[in-house]
Amino acid sequence: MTGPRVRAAAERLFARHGYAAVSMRQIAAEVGIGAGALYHYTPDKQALLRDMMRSHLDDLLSAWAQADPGGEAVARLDAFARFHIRFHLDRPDAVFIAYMELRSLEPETFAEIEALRKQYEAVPEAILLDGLQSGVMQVTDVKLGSMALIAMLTGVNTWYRDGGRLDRAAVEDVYARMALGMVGVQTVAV
Amino acid sequence: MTGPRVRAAAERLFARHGYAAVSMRQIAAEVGIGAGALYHYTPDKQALLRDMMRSHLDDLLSAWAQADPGGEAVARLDAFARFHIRFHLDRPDAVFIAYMELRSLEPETFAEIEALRKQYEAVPEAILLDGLQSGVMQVTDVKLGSMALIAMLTGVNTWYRDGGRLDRAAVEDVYARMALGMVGVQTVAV
DNA sequence: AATTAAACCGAACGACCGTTCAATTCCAAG
DNA sequence: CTTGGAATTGAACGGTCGTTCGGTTTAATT
Repeated sequence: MTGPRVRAAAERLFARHGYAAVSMRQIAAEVGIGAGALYHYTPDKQALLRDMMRSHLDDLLSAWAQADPGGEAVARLDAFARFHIRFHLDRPDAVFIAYMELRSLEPETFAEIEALRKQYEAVPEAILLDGLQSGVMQVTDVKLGSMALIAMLTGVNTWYRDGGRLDRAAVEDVYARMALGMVGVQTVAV
Repeated sequence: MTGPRVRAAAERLFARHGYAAVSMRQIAAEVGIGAGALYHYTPDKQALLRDMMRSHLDDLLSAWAQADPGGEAVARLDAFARFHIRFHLDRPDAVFIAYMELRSLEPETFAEIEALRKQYEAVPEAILLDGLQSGVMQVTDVKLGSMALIAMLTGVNTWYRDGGRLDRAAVEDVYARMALGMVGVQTVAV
């Protein structure tokens, strides 16, 4: 029971202040135990970061595997854009950490996490390649298109707040349309 | 002469390891002086961060003021996309810090930096609004379009490396085309 | 009620933190 | 050659860091 609370506290604090700026004593205080007791739940501070990054990316990949509708490229890109926004808005802390703390990882852990990230980047690449080959999309470069798409979608996390001018569904709509336009698919005005 | 070297070393180290993870002694070692001597060039560590953020955003705003071609919305958006990529690829460290270390700023400094960032976000907003009103662009939401555009363009910094598959000019071309497509402007295939 | 293993405390370790400051070195102006 | 101010050193300050560990509490099982 304490284990998950330790991980949750670490995630919240790492996201808020950064890995290097958070002390084990702060994490322990958040959980309500002494700093020494943390070491029943993690071998060290680095493992806390490693495990939360790994499980975040594992979750991401398996969630898409389940959400992927397959089929035609345009519909699939639409689904991907909406999935990406939804998944990322649901876990802003984990997303922030996965982006910002890559540099806090030791080399071999970094390589492992990087491989998972590349695996995810392959998802829009495959969709764009399909759309290009079937002639429904016009994109100059599949790799760059994928990177641009992911950056655009992940960017939602930097400004979206619940209770703002637009709700999640509206944001999904707007972004899905821009994502399609980006690769040359024109949609009807809304 | 030492002053600029201190700022340069701090910028490089902050970008590489993060503000919190870099010690004054590391900065001093990089410059080749003792840690105490740093305090002839900055009142404290926080001022190093504040000054580099402020001057980065000042540079960004005045560089665009000079690069802005004005005139018609489509050409102006094309110019903005190319300008943004070029400016950001030229100073990857400063860009990284400006994005990642907002949370390391004290509240009043944060507010000041945030205001400069908002000023820059107003640039694509104005272009999109013009394009929308003159009927050459179709974008569902000007604010979201601006955020998506900036996120997409800034994303280049996360993967671009000199000597890679595409040079800067080619990247500019691809991204300018995607930026226009995103807001409903179709361009000829390349 | 006795046993046991896990959970936890709290003090301690050596290392490093940002910052200060008296003392020293450096170097250009007179 | 002297002088004066800027540049720099290096030790020291009080604190905090991640981690360890002997001892104590807790709670479930026999």
